[in-house]
Amino acid sequence: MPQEVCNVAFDVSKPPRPELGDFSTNVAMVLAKVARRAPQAVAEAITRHLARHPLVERVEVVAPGFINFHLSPGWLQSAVAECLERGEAYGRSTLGAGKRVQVEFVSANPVGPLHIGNARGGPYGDVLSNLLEATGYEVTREYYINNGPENTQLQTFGASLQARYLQLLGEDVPLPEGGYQGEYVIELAQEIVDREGDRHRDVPRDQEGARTFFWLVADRMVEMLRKDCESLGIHFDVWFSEQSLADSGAVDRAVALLKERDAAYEADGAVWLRATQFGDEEDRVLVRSSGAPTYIASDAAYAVNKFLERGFDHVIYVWGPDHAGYVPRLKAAVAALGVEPERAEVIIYQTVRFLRGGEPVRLSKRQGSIIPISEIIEEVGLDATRFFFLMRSVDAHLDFDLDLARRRTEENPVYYVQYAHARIRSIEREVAARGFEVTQAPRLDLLTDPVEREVMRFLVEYPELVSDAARERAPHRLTHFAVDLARTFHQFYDRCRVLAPEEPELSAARLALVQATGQVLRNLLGLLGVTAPEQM
RNA sequence: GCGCCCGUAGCUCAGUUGGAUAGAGCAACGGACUUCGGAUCCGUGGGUCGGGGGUUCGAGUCCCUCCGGGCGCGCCA
Repeated sequence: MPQEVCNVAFDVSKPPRPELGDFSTNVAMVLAKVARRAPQAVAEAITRHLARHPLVERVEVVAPGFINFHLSPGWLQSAVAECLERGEAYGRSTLGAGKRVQVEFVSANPVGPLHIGNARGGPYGDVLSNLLEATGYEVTREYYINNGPENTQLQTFGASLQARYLQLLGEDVPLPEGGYQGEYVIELAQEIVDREGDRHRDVPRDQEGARTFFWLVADRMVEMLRKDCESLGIHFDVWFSEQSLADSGAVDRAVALLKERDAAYEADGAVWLRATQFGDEEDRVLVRSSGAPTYIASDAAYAVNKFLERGFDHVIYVWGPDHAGYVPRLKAAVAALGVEPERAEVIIYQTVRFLRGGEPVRLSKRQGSIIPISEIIEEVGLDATRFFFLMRSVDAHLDFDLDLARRRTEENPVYYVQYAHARIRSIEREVAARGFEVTQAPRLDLLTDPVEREVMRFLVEYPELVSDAARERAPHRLTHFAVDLARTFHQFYDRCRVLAPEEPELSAARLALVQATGQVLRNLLGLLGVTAPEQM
């Protein structure tokens, strides 16, 4: 929580150890420089002038100059009450003030199923969207279908499909150089044979022909990707076709607009974007001398669509690491259109490394050694798959150990968290079974055990976690918080008997704490798109 | 060669934007229920935060430099 006083930045944070209080500030140490006095003396002076607040039990100055606040138990107790009162809404906020944000993610080329190499952006983009919605933004989840006329991967894929098709018709045709070897290409070719027989036998085996073949299965490819995304628990609001930008003339209009703004010029028979004027290293070709637009021209047209036509306040692109070098170009294109470049935010996630038998598996779609995400989901379950993808910061590489993932019995953090929730449900069932009396207004002041206090701390912090994770674009903070909360709850369960007939008031108070914890776990798992099981 | 990301316990990773004694999970070893779920809990060992220099009250965090790994650098996407 950074603050500012006398032009000096200081912050308020949680001390590393409970005995140091509930909140701490370094303001005295920061001000010491300006005041030219010892930090400790400044801290003492500030402390003397602090107004008393009913929730602050006591204030301490600790070397080298921290001011630590110990809050009264009432503060923590109110969080339990608030959590129970707000239920599913606990943790949600209106910070986003209804601003419209578009999150474009996955957007894998429509040339095959979603696989472990390009799937990481899925859970990430989805949970980021959840976080933005939870903090009051209006979010559109969008998939950009890279089916544009110049996509060379489509050419290769189409040519591979054509070759498989002809092979099925009995012709001795080799796969093209670097062609797609995956089984699914043969299956797709078979579908064409089944549906339309040999009527495409004489399609010329050139670029045009490859494209023709791609379009025979284009809808099928999108359907395949949509199904894979749905099986990952991801639903897109919009599936946007790159080809539609070319068909509608939007690409030409975008190039014209850039020229009009003097952000593009002609040279060597091509049209260039003045990218260097907007922070890129060199100018970029928008339209080749052949007259064919490049990918950046489509992206400019798409940006016009996003910012100028649909009017999103903010747009987030979630890209794989191979696109890192493309960021300045996109930002330049956006700026060249007259849109504030900070409204276009690009998040690059790092690679996923596959381990089998402790050895990295090389992933190459072309060699057909892809591992479809559907296979992983089938083997380790949707919950574990999503949780696993979300445990690491997007900046960090992610290791996916196949052998570990295949073993259903293997300990997985997601089970640890889910078990905490199942345990809570079990306690609640026990309450019903025993006819335990539930008090309307539990005496929360009876929750004085340090571990009870710890659990309450988590409940208090949860709303701030959500807003922090949203602001930092850091879904992994949710998984870490979930594990930490689960651990603290298990400790509480171990040390504090919830249902103690001889102490009905304490039992009622602990039950309230249990219920509030269950609520936070459900809200947390809900944001992650992971189920909160009633029992396991 | 240039750009981006990474380097923290045996392994995989956090580290709240510069704070207090650097934390988890797995792995290893040793313990704990007559009652709410043992998929749990408690304890032990394990670190020159890749190396060096700098900035300051204070650096895993910021700057410089070197080393090591990943990715990218086309009128491809």
